[in-house]
Amino acid sequence: MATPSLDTIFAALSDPTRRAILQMLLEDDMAVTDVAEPFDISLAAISKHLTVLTLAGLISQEKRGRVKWCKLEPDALRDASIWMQSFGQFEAVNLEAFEAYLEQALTSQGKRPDETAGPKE
Amino acid sequence: MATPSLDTIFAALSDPTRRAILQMLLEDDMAVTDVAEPFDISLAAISKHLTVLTLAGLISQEKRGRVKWCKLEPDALRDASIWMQSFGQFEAVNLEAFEAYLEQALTSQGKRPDETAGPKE
DNA sequence: GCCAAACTTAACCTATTGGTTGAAAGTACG
DNA sequence: CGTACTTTCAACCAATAGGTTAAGTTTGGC
Repeated sequence: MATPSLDTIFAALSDPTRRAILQMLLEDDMAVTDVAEPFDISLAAISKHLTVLTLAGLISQEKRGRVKWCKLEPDALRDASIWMQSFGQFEAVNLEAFEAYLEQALTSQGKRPDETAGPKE
Repeated sequence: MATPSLDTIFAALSDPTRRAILQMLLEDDMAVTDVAEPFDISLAAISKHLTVLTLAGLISQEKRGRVKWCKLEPDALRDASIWMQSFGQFEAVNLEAFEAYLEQALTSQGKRPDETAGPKE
């Protein structure tokens, strides 16, 4: 498939249901029915959302037997993020935050190295 | 204003005209008419796009005299990026860049980084 | 072979989006 | 003061989005 446009990716991300689905798929691959379970909308609606996510390249779907498995595909997400990082100021802000984190991590390192060694998961 | 939702931010980013406007505002603050100049659509349409960007918190607008100046506001963008970073694989990629920056920033700053202090997981 | 399970498709509905044009509002200036 | 400039508002339009229900299509299993 041609790599999806930023238009498509951002549009896909703009819906809370779809973002929630992506979060769920972080944990594990899921069947369509299982994806739909926590939501209050019809299976057909979920099926549409999954199509949107697939067209955006954010997930892939593979049919095994009568079950269609959905899998997270983080590449598209990375494309979107790269676009964001093309913003100078934003990058600056980001790096500032980094520095702040860094400084704090370094200072407190003398005291409690283990607790401050990295970002929380 | 209440901090705009991810819905609003991503929806704002999903339009190519609006992303182009953001790119332009990276260079400098601009008046509405000047923002509109390179585009092939009506001024009213641009005005609407600017409203969308403002509601998303991606830009701010300040009126001085009869000119309304548009200014990039990268905070909302950062929110969106933070959401993205909650995605495991993607985070890994990003943290690599973090580490690289960190190392370079510290060395050029004259600080003494302890090489083991970087975020790593 | 038949029924149920797992999805998708089709037809439909309403609200929103992105665009238009034309008029209005506020402001600078000769 | 009047006029031109900058921007928004209002009314409108076509297309899309997100949802519905009902019917259709594969596939697995008794």
